[in-house]
Amino acid sequence: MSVTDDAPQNITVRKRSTRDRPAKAPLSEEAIIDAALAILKSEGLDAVTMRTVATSLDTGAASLYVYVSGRRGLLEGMLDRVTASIRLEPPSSTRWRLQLHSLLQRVYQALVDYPGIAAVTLPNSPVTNAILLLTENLLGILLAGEIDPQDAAWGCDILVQVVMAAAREDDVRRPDGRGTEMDRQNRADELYRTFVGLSPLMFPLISAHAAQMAAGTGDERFRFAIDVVVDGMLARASGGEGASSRPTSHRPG
Amino acid sequence: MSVTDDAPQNITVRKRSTRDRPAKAPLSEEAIIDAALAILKSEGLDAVTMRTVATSLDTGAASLYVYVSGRRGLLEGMLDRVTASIRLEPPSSTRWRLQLHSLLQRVYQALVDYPGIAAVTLPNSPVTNAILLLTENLLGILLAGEIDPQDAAWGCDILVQVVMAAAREDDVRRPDGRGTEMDRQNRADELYRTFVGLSPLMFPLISAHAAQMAAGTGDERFRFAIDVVVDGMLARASGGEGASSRPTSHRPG
DNA sequence: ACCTGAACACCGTTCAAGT
DNA sequence: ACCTGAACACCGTTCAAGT
Repeated sequence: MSVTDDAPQNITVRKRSTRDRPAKAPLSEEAIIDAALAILKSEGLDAVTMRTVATSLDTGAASLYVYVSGRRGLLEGMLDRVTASIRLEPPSSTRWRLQLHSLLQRVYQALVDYPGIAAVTLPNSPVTNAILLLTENLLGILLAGEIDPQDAAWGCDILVQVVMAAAREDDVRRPDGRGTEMDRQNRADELYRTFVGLSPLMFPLISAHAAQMAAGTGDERFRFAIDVVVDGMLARASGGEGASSRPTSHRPG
Repeated sequence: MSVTDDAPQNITVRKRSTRDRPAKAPLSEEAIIDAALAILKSEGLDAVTMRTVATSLDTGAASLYVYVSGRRGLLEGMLDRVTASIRLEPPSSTRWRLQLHSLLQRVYQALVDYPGIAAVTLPNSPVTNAILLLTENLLGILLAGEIDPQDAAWGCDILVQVVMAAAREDDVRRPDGRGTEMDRQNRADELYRTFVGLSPLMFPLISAHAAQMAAGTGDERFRFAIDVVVDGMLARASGGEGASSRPTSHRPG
């Protein structure tokens, strides 16, 4: 390598041999994940292949393996990046329920912004920094609500699963990330018709409660799920009659 | 290659024409799903390809397309079959909570018996008969518990999602469907060490509550999630102070 | 020493050419 | 008329051969 080649890129550094192209930014995990997220957003999860990502970076698929461990690792990095983009705010003990809803709403929004990303399941081992920060915030909000620490610890998982399920549900309905209000209404109507049309002999309850089964927007059902989980934990904290016994918290090992 | 090389290895069965073989049962969707489930159980989800399934049925991949709409459709059929195998029992208003736990436990067991099947997400349109029957049973149990009909209707979805999430969690931990108690203990220990080892500055709550975060077996957490959801719905039924308002049930259309 | 073109061992799906 | 071998258009991943 000559001194000239090592010089910073300001002024006109002509690289005659690999000429013309705008200086092709060096590869990095970050650049790869950026490119992959762009493809995910515009073309969907199936379009995110090692080849398409590489091509969009002006290189070959083989070159990606220096920076990511493979397609699996790339998807995990993408999910981590999306998770890291979620705004967190310090828990407030007076507004905690509102904060919980708005935090989970932001998580949901971040996921559906990249249709298909919610289908990525992390192997439990490498808990990423972004997910830990999200969990820390979630745990803080639940504790600010004076929910029992053991319930709060386990509740984080449940709430995350609720959000992931809602996002996945959204993904299968609008695989391209688009979707109108009319689509939603049509779908709800169709679902309702399916339920009322069922044989009352084989499905007495579903057909009798067809309206309730089909009721609500995705958002309403999402909010309901969160409230049910929170109310459930609060009910246990106040030791309601109906509630089953609390699990014993014990140190593993 | 000589003719001898082509002959099967037990004794000398020469494949004269198409006969000799045990009459090759005719293809059907049922037979294809059976074969696919067998491969799923023994080799995992990734091994379920149109080619491997076809080969195990002594035919070519192309022949399967007469009976199933493609790999997607095959997977849906497999999930439906697994769902259909779950034993249902009429709801009892005195034992409803026990029934709920045991029903969901059976759903969970059916799913983890076929590692990977829980990762299959149905496109919402074709609600299968087996899933409708399961939902009918679930709805009946919740109504037997005198849970508000609107809550019960939406609760079915939440509970199904909880089970699916638990089964998926189990799948990523033991991709082959096997797994010992020691594995579980090791994993819990590792998780605990990860949590206590975190910076108390960046993760004050997680590191302070490491024991609770890592506590419990998968089964304990599963039971907890169910109880929380049920307790939440009960709390709303009795109009607890902390509970947020119930959604209004309205007919779509 | 580093990068990558080309190869390998697969996929799901289609369809023309056989029976 | 039906079935299916072979082909098509892809995959993820590896590695020898180039620079």
